Amino acid sequence: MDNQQKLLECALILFSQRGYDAVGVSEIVQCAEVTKPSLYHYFGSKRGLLDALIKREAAPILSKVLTAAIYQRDLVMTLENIVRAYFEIAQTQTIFYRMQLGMYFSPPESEANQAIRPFARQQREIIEAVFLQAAEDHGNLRGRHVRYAASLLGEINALIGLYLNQEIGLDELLVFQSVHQFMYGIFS
Amino acid sequence: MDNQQKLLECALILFSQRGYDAVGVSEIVQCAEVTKPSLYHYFGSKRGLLDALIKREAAPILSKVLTAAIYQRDLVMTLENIVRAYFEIAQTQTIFYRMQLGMYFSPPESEANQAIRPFARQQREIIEAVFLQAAEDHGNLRGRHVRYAASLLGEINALIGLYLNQEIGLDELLVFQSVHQFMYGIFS
DNA sequence: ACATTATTATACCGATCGGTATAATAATCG
DNA sequence: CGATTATTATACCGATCGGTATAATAATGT
Repeated sequence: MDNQQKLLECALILFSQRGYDAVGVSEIVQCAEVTKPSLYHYFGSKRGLLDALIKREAAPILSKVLTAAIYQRDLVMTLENIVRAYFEIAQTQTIFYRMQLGMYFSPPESEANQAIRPFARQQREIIEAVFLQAAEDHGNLRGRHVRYAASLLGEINALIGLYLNQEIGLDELLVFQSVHQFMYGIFS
Repeated sequence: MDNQQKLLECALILFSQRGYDAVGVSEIVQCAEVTKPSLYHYFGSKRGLLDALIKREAAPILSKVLTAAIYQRDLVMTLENIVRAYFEIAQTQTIFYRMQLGMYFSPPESEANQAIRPFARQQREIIEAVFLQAAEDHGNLRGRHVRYAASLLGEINALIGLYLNQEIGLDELLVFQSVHQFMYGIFS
């Protein structure tokens, strides 16, 4: 593994453990067994390192969510695909998911939040698009896509939060249960 | 306003704006127009200041939620009371709610998360107790109180998140809608 | 009025912060 | 080979980090 990847890997672990602000550059280079000038040669700044990390990790996530969120006139199935995709992402990219969650809820003026915001916005837009398309089939959904997208993501992240605290597992039954619970409120 | 309260007020604003780690002690005392020894006289440490702040702000919140979460064999009404209480809290203690939310999703090894965890646990236990009591009336809820409490809080925080980003308002209609949506999934 | 306590001002601590200038080394290419 | 480029090591920058020792002042109780 080359130094560039080692730096990204160490940054990922440290940021997810203690947060972007609390981790110093010296600590990162020490973990990666490189020197500071190397880090600044590759990434330009601490923030540049964070951006590169997000770019690397976010790409496969967006790809998976995008695939899962293809709406084919079956909202239940689509939502199940989305929830399943998120569960898989949380299980395969656990560390990054924890980091991303923390940065999303960081204060809006913090560097961490500013760095993660474009990624979060893309996720939201994907989910919102599903509800917008579904509203063409189900008129009573109209005008609520923002709320529903936020609500679904809130539900997903609440469950993943429990998973991260090792209180539950993320299995197919839970995919069904959570979507089922979500749907009934929408149509009534 | 005495210096102690001024320090707490400044810490609240600064922490909620940029996060606990990113704000320095010097910045806080400068905002409060006091000196560092005063801060350390009152609170002992930066962490002590944070703990005092949480203690001060959390007390009325827990009191309100506790009152709202009194279960009287009507789950819909109780959940509406809880959601309404949270909406009111988010509107009257907006800054603290934002801060608390950020700290809750901070990494588990960060100081901020460790400071907020007891408060978050108390909230969870209050909600879980409601579902535990309700399970005596509705047998099909049994054994799912942890998941339902997390799910409801996830829903509430998703909506408050939208409110904090000025995308929606928190009104009585939304109280009804979100609880209604939540309930249907539970009973089916 | 006096002793005691609570509070604050001045000045400072070592450590760490993010970041860089200089130059030596490794790798690549004609 | 020699020349060029990419990468790294050494050493350092000013600024800020959380925290404190000392002592002067303000408030308080008797």
